[in-house]
Amino acid sequence: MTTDASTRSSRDLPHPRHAEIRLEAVLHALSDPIRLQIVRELAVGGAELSCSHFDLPVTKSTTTYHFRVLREAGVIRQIYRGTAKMNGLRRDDLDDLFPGFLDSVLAAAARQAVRLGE
Amino acid sequence: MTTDASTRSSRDLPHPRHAEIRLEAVLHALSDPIRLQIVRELAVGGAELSCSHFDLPVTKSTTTYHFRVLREAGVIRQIYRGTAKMNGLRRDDLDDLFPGFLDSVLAAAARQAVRLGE
DNA sequence: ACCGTATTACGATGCCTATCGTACGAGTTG
DNA sequence: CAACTCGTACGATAGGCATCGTAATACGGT
Repeated sequence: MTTDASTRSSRDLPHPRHAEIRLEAVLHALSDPIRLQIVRELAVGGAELSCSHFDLPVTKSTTTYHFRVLREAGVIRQIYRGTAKMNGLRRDDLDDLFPGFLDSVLAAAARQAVRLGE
Repeated sequence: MTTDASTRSSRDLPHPRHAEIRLEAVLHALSDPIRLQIVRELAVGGAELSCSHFDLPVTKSTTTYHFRVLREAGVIRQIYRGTAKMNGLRRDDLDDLFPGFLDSVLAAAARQAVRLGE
């Protein structure tokens, strides 16, 4: 039989559930400079931002890849809203699983940015 | 009976200086399950432990490799003491550079270990 | 001086990752 | 519908990483 295309639209994105988020995967996701920068920007104001809002030194393909790594690690949540795809931090899940972790990473990144000359 | 501490032999191990420690490198170092476990054991009691004290599911060669990654990221300090090489967390440096970060990682790892059934 | 223990260094290997280009799909707007 | 925008999927690739085995090094005790 043909595959049922109606059950799984190409537009819904698989996220790990709360209990499936692994610390090692989160650490790995944050260890890339570009991804860390994305997370830092998402943390400002806690707003949801579209992918195109970010000005990253890589192509669109690579940007998509980095957002996917963050999503599959459980760091961000991605949903389609019309033509744009909005990205938001999964702060609630992360704070529940790893209390204080995200804030300390963000603080450490901010500190280091200052230390290394913005 | 040559326990001369001032001898600068080929056994000197290069450590990054305080100001050279980078958050991304620390995150990457901690993102490997084996290395995270090493750090967790080192954190217990803050003791210095020899490499051979650890019972890891890899060979000696690979163990050496992981310890080197941790040292070069600035997470641990390694010094020779006779025939053994002792390993200790660089807690002072890490706490100064990234306040609260190490503790939150350790707490998150402990929490996850419990959550996943030790 | 030799032997045993602890650890490293080197070379090889296969997997993982970050990167790109191009072609395509889903919406919005003319 | 057609064009345009935003983002995805797929394939390719170069470099990095975790892993191993073996040979070598350093130290302490016999």
